[in-house]
Amino acid sequence: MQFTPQMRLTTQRQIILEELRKVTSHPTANEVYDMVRKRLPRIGLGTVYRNLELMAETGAILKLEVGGTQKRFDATTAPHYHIRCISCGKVDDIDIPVMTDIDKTAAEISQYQILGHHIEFSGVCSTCSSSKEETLVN
Amino acid sequence: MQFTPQMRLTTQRQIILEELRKVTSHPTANEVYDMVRKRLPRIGLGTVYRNLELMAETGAILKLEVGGTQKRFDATTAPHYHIRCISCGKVDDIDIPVMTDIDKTAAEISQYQILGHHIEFSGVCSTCSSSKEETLVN
DNA sequence: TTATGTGCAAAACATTTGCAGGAGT
DNA sequence: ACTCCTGCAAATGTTTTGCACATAA
Repeated sequence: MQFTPQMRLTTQRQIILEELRKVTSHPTANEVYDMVRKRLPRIGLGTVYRNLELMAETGAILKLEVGGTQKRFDATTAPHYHIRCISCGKVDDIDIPVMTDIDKTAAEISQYQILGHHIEFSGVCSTCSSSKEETLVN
Repeated sequence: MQFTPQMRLTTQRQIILEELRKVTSHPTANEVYDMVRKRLPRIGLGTVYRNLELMAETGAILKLEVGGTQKRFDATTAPHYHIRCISCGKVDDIDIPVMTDIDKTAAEISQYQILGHHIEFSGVCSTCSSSKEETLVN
């Protein structure tokens, strides 16, 4: 990420970004906190929130406002869509081509100045659907 | 909405649904609470949450898990997409044809059992963009 | 050196829940 | 009557914030 003149390259910031880049699981702030804490045991949860927010603002990472109670974070900033398991809450990427054209369509029919769009599929992941079968059998 | 045998037709339930049907603004639970309270001043916020949740489960209304900190509710249950103003948080319907086919595509390429999808556009509403112009002028 | 960042703890918000009394069927 | 539901208040979970100290530049 590029650090603006007044934005300092701190250890906390580097490690948060490094840890987020290691995973593809779209962790919540708390999950990032747990990951980072293994390397920086004294880091505060507030610092994690502040930095994730800051990086999302500068565009270094993505803040995912998907369903569920917690926001999630993604180091992959190229546009892509997501799928969320309604049973366990897990969020995965889904490899469907991004529709660049629908933003133009939206701009034509709406009063809004369009900035973009996001698609969230919902479903049941394979882990959850197999554990459901077990429950039915038992 | 249809009430199941064990689900009672209470005054609170009726009025919450009536009030939600009066608006197209996708109110938050708190906004519904304020609307309903004008007719039922002693209703509790917990009752509003419980009933909105229940109606969303039975499919009588939609619970919108859009961006922002609060969930929103919609009495229009036919599939449709939304647009959210990143400045004021307002959520409007956007009249773009629902893509029924992409659920099939998603089912083919993913391990998930697909239940559906939702598209959320983000942008700046006309009110917010005109107030921004004023700020620039002043 | 000095503005920016951090750790800690408290506060703020949104939502859920336990329980005693109330109401629909 | 017998459940289910409600109001109230307390609890919970997530995110934000104030402040004194630390640290990058």
